[in-house]
Amino acid sequence: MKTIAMCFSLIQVPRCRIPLIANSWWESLYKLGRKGGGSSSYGVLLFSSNYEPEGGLSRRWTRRTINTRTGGNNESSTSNSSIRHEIIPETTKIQKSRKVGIRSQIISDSTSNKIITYNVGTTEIESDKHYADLAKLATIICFDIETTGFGREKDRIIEIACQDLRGGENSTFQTLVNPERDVPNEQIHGISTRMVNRYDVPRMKELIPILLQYVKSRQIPGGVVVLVSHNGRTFDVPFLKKEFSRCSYEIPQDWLFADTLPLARAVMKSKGSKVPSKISLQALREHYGIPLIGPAHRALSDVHSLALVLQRLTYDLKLPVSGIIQGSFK
DNA sequence: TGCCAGGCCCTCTTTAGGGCCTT
Repeated sequence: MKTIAMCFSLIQVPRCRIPLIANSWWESLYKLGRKGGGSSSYGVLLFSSNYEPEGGLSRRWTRRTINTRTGGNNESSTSNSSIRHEIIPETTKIQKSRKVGIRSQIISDSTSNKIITYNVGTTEIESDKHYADLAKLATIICFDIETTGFGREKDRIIEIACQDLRGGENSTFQTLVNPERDVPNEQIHGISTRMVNRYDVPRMKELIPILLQYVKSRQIPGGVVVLVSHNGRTFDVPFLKKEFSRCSYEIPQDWLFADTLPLARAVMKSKGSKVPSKISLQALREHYGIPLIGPAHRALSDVHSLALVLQRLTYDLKLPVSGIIQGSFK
């Protein structure tokens, strides 16, 4: 029934697209992991649900089937399944510092003797096991929004894109949004008033149920969803929350948010760069040599870049999924 | 008349200013 509902909704909203990215993203990671032949490769830590934070890791491969149907993970069909490969590094060791009220993580890399401290927010510290358990069932989704401006009160979302980093069929979601007002900043993203003020472009209140359905379809039952964005703490997330509130919806309790901006600061600091240095998404993309796919400042294009930037950042920081969750916020 | 986004981080340091990031 869920699948039917989802398809129906998407038919009603023709600007919504769920393109097929297949497993190209995962496959590239897999190749990198094999090419390196060493103890780690970027992205490996990020997706190692079997990662053991206290070290003592044995190198191993796991092979699992992932149901990638848009209709949800609860369904038994595996007709559109894909194979996922994971490799667990041996030489990375995570240590944690504990200060009341300060969430921080000291990450040491035994191969380079680098020590990086990653501080994010002030909240209650949970146990390592708690985060490790959450990581096992976590879904990481990169997302980006385009808006009519910076003001969450007066401006509106005009485009939203998401990408589930597990990849597979229906892993991405992108749509224009009808703001029911003029778009004054077309020069930034190329989205004009005429493009979005159309009857066949969904308004936010029509889109939210579809967005919720998309996220649910990617979510592992019982697991959390971590929505990652660049500068999300002060822009994307408050904007999204405001739009949900305006449409009388609430952000689901099992949604967490993570911001790549503090990760980028931590990486730059660890490399001796003066902080603040250039840590915009574009600067990070150029720093890591990531080619631009599609026009800049369009949501899906930026999400593709963000997904790759996130891989590099987590590799540089030796940050596993549990670390991302630890640095997340609600 | 002045403001018009807001949070984080750094510095010439600590209560303020400036720069960065997001569209």
